[in-house]
Amino acid sequence: MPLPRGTTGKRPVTINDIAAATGVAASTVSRALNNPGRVNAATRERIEAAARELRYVPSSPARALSSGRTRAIAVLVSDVTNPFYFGVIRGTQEQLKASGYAQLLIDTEDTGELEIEMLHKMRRSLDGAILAASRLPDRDLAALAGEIPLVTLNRNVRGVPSAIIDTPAGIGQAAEHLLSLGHRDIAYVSGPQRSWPNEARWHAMRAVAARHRLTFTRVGPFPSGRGSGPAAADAVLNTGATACIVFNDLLAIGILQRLRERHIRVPEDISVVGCDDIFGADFCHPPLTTLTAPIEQAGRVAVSMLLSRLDRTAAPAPTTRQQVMLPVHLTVRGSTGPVPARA
Amino acid sequence: MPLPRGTTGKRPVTINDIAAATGVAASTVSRALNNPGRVNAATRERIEAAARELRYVPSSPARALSSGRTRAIAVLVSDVTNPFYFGVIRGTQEQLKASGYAQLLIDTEDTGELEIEMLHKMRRSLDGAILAASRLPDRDLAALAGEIPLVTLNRNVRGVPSAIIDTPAGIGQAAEHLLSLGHRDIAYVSGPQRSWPNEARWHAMRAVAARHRLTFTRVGPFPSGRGSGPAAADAVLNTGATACIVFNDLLAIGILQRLRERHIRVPEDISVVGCDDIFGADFCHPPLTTLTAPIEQAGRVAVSMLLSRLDRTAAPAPTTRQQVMLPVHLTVRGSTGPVPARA
DNA sequence: CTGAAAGCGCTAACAA
DNA sequence: TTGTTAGCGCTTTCAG
Repeated sequence: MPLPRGTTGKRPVTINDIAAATGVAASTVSRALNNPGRVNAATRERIEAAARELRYVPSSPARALSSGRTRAIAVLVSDVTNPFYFGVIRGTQEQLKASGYAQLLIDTEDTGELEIEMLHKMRRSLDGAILAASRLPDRDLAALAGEIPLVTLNRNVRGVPSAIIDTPAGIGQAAEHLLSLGHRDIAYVSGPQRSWPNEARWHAMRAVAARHRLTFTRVGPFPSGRGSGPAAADAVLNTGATACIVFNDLLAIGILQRLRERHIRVPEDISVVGCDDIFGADFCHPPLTTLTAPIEQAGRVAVSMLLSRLDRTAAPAPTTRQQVMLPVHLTVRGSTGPVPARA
Repeated sequence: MPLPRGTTGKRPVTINDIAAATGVAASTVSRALNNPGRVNAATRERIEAAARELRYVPSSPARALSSGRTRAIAVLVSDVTNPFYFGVIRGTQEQLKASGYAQLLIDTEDTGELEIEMLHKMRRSLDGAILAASRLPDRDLAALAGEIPLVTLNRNVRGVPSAIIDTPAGIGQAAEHLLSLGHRDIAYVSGPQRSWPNEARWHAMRAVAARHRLTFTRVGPFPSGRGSGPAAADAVLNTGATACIVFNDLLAIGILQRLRERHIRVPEDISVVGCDDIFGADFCHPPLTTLTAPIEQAGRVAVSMLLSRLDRTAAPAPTTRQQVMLPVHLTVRGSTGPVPARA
């Protein structure tokens, strides 16, 4: 026999208790509570009353075991301390709670293996997962999507629905902004090599450059994080660029710090543009010009896409879009200014 | 009969499959996988081999149902977007993963009701919970602790184990620092009214004041968040204080921004000290002098305390301490300086 | 509309 | 050391 009950010794209330109390069968209780329509209104009310009275709370493991659905979904982030994910987490959290799902937070620590392993192991106890910034190769990701319903964030893989923040389009705006300030030598500070958004952003930069018959340079890759700031800043200065667009704000803030140390003035000597508009971008020094991304919304959208897939019990309805693009906009603050006069 | 299986149609592997494959009973498989000691080495190896071969993954709902333990613990924070919790979450996440537990993140949105309700509902599907910054009255909290194993963070309630960051002790250091710079009129900027740490911090301030035969003033309460910065800053200025110690960094950063708008120089005109040393405290302008709290460590410690309580199957061993105090230290940055010369 | 009954996958006595 | 046997609490046929 299983464990003796918790410290208080009170055996938890089950549907059987309710059944006994109301004189119906347990199955009727189950129905009354789940498919209120398919039960006599009078008995249903008696059952509901008893449930309230006894402070009944359904056991999710039991439910999960017999129904196969756990009402839990995992949110995988590569680094919980990266402020970008705060927004994501808040968005998913909000939307999941509203739909009665539990959120399992998983930090993959930037390693693809952990990601696969975790998901594989938890596959049974999850209804689905949201991958925010996966480091997985496309084929692994596609394979995983066969095992468990998946939605990716900022990652575009064939066959896997995704919510994408359209930062690449924003890169265009950012570059035009810099060009309008007279900058011609613009560098892109690259984030982690295998990051999908990173490639997309650089690609967008090149497109702008081509359109203007210019050549933008690229430095990096750098791990995303303030710690890479010094190396990145030095690399940018070395190119002679008068402005740079940085993979993300975290790295940009690190760069700002380093430039300060080296007594390079921003924006007088060099302009800096970040991406994402994370917590801190508005109060660093100088406040960062950046691409404001609808991060929370992205989290919410990802959840909606996932849940709609789950609810659609059988119909492979082509109704839901496989990709949702979220627009960004440029927020100009203090880190960008006119190109310095030629030396 | 339950749902037909997932899209792939493959029925998941169970211990029965392993039992069949190896010619032993299911219970033996269970034992081999859980209490490796209590099974013949040879058969155990055959079983393990088969499990690997078949890519067996245990079903946590089933486990939970029969054993009563879910290996999931909830972490409740009052606001996922508050950077203070990033650290906490990272700490708990790390320690939980290491122990094979899943972390359920719950945002209580600062409302005590949601807190109770959530915990009460999930009680069955959790092995325990960590309450970071609970808004619950002591008695509710104590009652809840009877329903489910609890550990609080920064909250001291009789009978409930807790990890406490000793910011109050740090307040002493901060105040001495300001006094040594010549400040005599120091204000405390109060955080949310019903916050336990807030009261503790103000209490510590008063103790210092008494020791020096001074009177410190208090302004507020203000909701913790940068949004309260303007009101708080104005209130401080209104007191004529030359320095202030602020409930937390978030609020302090908001104050810094407002002072800047009003062209009050920091630290020339007024000194500001924060608490916690969150993300951003080092790169805001000016960088914030603050009490550096071991936030991640607090998360880890809270988890250890909880898990050690859970493991101790029956023994009410008085070994584990009911309270762990974590020391903080003062980090002096650019927001504090000598008292301005008298006007 | 309701009851009886079979199981979901696993653990934990109890025997053997 | 291993097998047998009950369930854990719930959902879901299948009869009535």
